[in-house]
Amino acid sequence: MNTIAIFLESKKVRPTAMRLLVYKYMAQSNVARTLGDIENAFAKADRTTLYRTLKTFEEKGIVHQVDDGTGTIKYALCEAGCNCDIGRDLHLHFHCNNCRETTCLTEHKIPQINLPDGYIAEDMNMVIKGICEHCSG
Amino acid sequence: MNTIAIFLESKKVRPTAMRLLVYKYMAQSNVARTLGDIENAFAKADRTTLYRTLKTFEEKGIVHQVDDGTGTIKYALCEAGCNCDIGRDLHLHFHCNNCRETTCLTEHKIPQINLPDGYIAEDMNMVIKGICEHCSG
DNA sequence: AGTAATCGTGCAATGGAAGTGCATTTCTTA
DNA sequence: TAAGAAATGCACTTCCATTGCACGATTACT
Repeated sequence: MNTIAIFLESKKVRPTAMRLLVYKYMAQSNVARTLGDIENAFAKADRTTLYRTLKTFEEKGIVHQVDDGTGTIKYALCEAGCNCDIGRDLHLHFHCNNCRETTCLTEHKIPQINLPDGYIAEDMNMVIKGICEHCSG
Repeated sequence: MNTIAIFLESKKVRPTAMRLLVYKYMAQSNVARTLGDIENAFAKADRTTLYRTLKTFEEKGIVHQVDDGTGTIKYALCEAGCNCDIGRDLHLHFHCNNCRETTCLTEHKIPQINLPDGYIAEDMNMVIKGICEHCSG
């Protein structure tokens, strides 16, 4: 039993072959991935399985959704100290207008905002678009 | 010729009947609207026409898109001092988890962020989700 | 005024992605 | 090993954005 399997079990997710592969793929990507990306990476697997795998991972705090404004949902692994499982990890996301990849800037938290009276914040999302470090070089 | 028509012309948009109606509808809404909303408001008009009307308005800096994370694009009128036409009006958007409406908080600008080396910001989007002033009352 | 060219509108159809229902296979556990 | 639960695969459906094409309206030009 490898490290990933142990990790998945610690998150109460049964480490099936498919799930191990998906997790490994996500870990190798340093950018957020769409369902389509993953589908292409595993041509043999069914889209629904991958879809539900991601849903499961999301519920168990293994990945979080990234909405970068492109219209398609992306997923990225949660980091060690990430609070996604309680729906409150407010780090930034960066979307590159050149390579179209989206990266988590985990060390950059969303700044505090003072809302007008009567508004109660429960969650927030912030995406910066521009040129990433690879494309600006 | 009414005020709206004059305004549209100043933006180099021909003030057709349809466009006047759409503009009026948007002006009466104090929240961002989806294409579907507008379609329902004008049952007689074709979806495509409304779609292209909004695209035109957007190009000419009359409305801006709002991506509030619900998955469907919304539109809101640009304000007088809004810099949407140059793609750089960085105000906040607030999405109410109760009434599901999205509001522009035009007076609240997105705070400055210091990105890591190599990253160049060109645009950004920030959405706060929670309870709006009407629903929290 | 008349004609060409441009713009706006409506209809039909496409396409991408999310999501669901159900049957089948695989795994766990008693 | 048998029963039940979980995971997987297949076939659909739905929703929304978007496009191609044809027709009608408006403008520009002579």
